[in-house]
Amino acid sequence: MKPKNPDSPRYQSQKRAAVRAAAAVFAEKGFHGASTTDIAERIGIKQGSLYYYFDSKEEALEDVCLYGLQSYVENMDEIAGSDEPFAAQLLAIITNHLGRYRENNEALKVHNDERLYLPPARRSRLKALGSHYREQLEAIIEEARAKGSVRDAIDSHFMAQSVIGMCNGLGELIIRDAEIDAIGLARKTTDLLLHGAVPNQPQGE
Amino acid sequence: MKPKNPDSPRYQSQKRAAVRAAAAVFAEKGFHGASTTDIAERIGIKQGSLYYYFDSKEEALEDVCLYGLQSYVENMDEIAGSDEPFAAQLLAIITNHLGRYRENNEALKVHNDERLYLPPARRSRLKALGSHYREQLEAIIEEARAKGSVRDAIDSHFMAQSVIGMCNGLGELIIRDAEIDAIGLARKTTDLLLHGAVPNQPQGE
DNA sequence: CAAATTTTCTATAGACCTATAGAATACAGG
DNA sequence: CCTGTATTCTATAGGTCTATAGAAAATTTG
Repeated sequence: MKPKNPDSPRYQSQKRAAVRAAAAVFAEKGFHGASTTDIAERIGIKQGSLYYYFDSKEEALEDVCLYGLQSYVENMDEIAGSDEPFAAQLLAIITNHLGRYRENNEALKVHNDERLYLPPARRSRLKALGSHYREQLEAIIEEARAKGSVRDAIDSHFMAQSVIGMCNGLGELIIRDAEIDAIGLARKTTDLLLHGAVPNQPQGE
Repeated sequence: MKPKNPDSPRYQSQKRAAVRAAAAVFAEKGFHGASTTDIAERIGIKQGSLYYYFDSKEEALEDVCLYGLQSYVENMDEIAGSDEPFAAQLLAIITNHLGRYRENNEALKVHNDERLYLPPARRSRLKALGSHYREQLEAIIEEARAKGSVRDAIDSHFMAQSVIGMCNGLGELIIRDAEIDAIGLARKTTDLLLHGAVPNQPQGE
């Protein structure tokens, strides 16, 4: 039986547990490699009971992806709204991105790796959130360029993609190795992006 | 029946076709989402006949990953052996990486996204190739640092990871949008990594 | 062209998986 | 404590998938 009014505190808490379990299992085995039995067992219920919380396996994937993306995008909004200088904003963005991998790692990884298996209808909200994120980042870079904090030669669309790709690549690292200092990594990444690898010859544009 | 002596030209050519078909299907649907029927149909044979070329679906995945990685690593060796200055080497590496996405895109994507579904025994050769690649890149950066072409503050291990992650992120872009100029993108990426986003104030380390 | 060999086909066993229905249990409010 | 509701369980239908075996077709070789 499906719940009619899913507002009880018990429902809420089990649903959260189910989403997190799905995140862990999808992250480990991939969407198609994971079974609903795997997810159910992880929260101590039987496979069939899971359908009390999800209409389908696909809905579970959608929930996991949204869960992985949401707080992450919210933080971006806050950073974009602030009046910090460009360097500080970029550091905050990268710290947020990498830090999110440390805490919320499974769900974010699932979003990155598995969201394309969702049918377009289920992907639209995710797409909107993701585009919003990228556009905010682009706008920040563009604004910095207008102010002269970023070189004119930099294409903000391309740089936004690079930053996101770089963070996701490093995120894999963070997930694999629990010892890594995500904050320190964020600092180094920002430094590299801002000042480049090469020592300061008067050569930049 | 399995082939005893798979050396006939026909076998070789069908095997290549099978590996490429598997690459395309795995890239589109993921390893677990793809079926052996999908792969077989793509080269115009029946599902069961595929087992003339692979012992198992997992072996097909291993072959695809190796195919995706090989030429790419070979090129790195050539670059690492050359005497070009650091900037030229980095450009060559990134051009190779992004260009490979343009040509060989499915197999390389499959390696990046699906290799973790292989059992450790099947992953070892891939691991060796991948580590070799990263170590070559690290060595190039380290050497440049010793010569003063790269700032002392740069950690070569971290920078190598960043470069690889950035390229893979941009690779997704290249696969999705056939219009993108991979060479131009490589140039921009190299420029960003070398000189950073910020105009040249005397501030770098 | 006949025999031997390689490649593909048909058919299927056996496993697993999603989603549903209805029964059973746990829990909450009166 | 009793009644109604919320949650979980059991059982299963119906589908798909991998891998194998042996027959059939295609190809090569003598």
